Amino acid sequence: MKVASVLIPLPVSEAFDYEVPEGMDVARGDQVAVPLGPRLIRGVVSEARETTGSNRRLKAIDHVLDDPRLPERTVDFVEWAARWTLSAPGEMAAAALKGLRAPRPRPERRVRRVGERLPARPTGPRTAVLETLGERSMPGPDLARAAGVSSGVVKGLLDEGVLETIEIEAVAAFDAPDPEHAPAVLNPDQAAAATAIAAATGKGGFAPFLLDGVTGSGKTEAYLEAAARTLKVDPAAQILILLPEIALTQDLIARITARFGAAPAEWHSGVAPPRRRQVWEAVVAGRCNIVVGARSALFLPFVNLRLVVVDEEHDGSFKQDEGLVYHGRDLAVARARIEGATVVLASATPSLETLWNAHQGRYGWLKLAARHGTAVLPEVSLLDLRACPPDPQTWLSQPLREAIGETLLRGEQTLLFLNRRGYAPVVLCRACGHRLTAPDTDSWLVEHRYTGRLICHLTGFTMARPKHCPSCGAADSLVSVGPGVERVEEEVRQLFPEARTAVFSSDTAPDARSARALIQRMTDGEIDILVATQAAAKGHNFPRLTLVGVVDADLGLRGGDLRAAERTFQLLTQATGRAGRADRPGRAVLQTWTPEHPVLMALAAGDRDAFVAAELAEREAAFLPPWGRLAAIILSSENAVAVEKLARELAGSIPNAGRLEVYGPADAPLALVRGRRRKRLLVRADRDVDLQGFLRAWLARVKVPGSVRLTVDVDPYSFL
DNA sequence: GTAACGGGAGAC
DNA sequence: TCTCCCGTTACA
Repeated sequence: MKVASVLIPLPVSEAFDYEVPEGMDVARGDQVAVPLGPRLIRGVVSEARETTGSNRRLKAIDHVLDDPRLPERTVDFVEWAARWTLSAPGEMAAAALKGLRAPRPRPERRVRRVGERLPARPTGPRTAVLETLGERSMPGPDLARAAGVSSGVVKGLLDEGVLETIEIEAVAAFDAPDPEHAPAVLNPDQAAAATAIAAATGKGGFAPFLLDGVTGSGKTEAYLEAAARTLKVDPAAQILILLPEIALTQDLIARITARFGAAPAEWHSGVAPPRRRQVWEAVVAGRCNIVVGARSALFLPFVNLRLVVVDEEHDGSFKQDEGLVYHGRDLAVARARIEGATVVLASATPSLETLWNAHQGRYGWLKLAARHGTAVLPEVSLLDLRACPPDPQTWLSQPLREAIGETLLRGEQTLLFLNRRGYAPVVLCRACGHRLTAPDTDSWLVEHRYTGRLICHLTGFTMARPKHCPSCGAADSLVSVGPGVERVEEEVRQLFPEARTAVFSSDTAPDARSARALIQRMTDGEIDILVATQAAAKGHNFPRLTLVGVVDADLGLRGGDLRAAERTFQLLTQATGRAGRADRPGRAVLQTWTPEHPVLMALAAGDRDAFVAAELAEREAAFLPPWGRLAAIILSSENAVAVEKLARELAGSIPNAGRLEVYGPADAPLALVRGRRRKRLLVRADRDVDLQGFLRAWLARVKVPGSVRLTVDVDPYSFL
């Protein structure tokens, strides 16, 4: 008897076996309809084999679906990713079938002539329509417009049978990119990087690279040139470029279109489902060479993937925290390994893990120096707030105020950086000390003055600012504590009433278009002082910007987060990198209460190597990544008792394993979200421990009740 | 995911 | 004792 293992889109830990009926031919990757309980569902064959002994009565595959077979290595990747992240293989497979959910785009309806037939009464408008149309076919409304008549004329001809409607299947055209279309002129560093990458894609086999260069050093041109050379050697090569955010795709698509004379395919959640289906089908048919997308594009069914680029590889947005929990950068490296492809991790501020891999020689290290004549790194100074504290209820110290004033006088721009949206991060009652939080949540309500509301940044809950304390009922007792960007702007307006100020955060620029508009105003010099969150920390060039003030450089250093120091360094490097991009020298002023912190000292010295060395030493002392590995188990439920019970059960049934510790259970940093109680256990293991194997053995020892959701996060990124 | 299952509470 | 509801469990 022939048996097939089928991955089904359910949270079950293994494939289900089905009998392959006589005369049916299935292979790994085939999409099949299989009975599950009383219904039929879509599955992917992971294995087909001949068996003799039947120890279990199996249902039979109903039929093989018409949709294309998933490429062998796509299935390899799906299975590997499921094992790595400890998620259900069938759910990973479902991620690779995302493009098939939508119907194909509707066929286009056009009209054309029926043979040589003429209208019974050839009026002027009717003749005009027939002459305009000729032998072609075109959409009816277009025809009426082109002929200068109303749509009624076309309809009349259709009714009479002189014209007929035909449907044309919309076959998405993915024009072949032309590597010679518009090559960029590269500097020696870029050329060397492109050559190294192209040599690897030409040779074949897994080859990882770190493309390391400050903003403005031309990383994009370098990897696009490598892509061009790859396509020159193999015109069927497929290239995947991953970006952390959808907002960045349009710019890159425009650049690729200009470079290759053909637009790449676009893949992310903002792309309409019918279009996604076209892209999916084109990718699996090998009709599409370049895909630009978000992390979910990793699951596309490539047939000849030669090059994967992860741009802004340090960006935390590559980590997916809900549903399937994975890090896009790590899976990109894995996909490249499985496909035998080259992977390029590009960043101006690479993650510590990636830098470490480059240091260890595991990744090729391609360094791009700043391009001639552009970026001049700003002079960075630490401003010790202990020596010059700001006045109460203000946030800018005297030296920073003076620096802003001088910059204004010179007609230059200032960027004040504070990674906190809204007006005040906390609202509390002076009478009873109560802190306002969102219902069923531990996170504080953030006051927003522009909208006049209190907002929970976690759940999106909003409410008007109450007159009375919701806890003790005291009137007018609520006070706003701490600064957000709106409050800093208020202070700036009071200090410099003549200056033109603006706030740049996800509130004032909620979408790509408004963000672009704000950036344009800044570029055009219509803004003197921009108060911004990290929304403005990347990828812009403001030629008149010469002062960057970091309002609270300590913000990222607190909180016991593993990557806090690293993130602060990256953020500050990017934010201070904004100053003095053109011919004017810039400077950056960092307000801090702890100027002796190694991260800030390294930043002030502009010394990334010093920072990396210091941070790696601290991590090594604690056996933390990249020296060790981490995994988090997060339990959540509306039933606090059930969470507590399972957490204790887990803590009591830790398998004996080598060099490894389990911390917790502790309240997850946000212990209460949307009414769900959250507990977390954290595993730290040495690099040589089989972390996934340990987790599997551990989780097999407990029974998770249906009321509790258990999420495993291998290599957790954020600790929230 | 969805349908069948089964335990508990109220109805007859 | 029956039935309805809802949470739980199995699905190959």
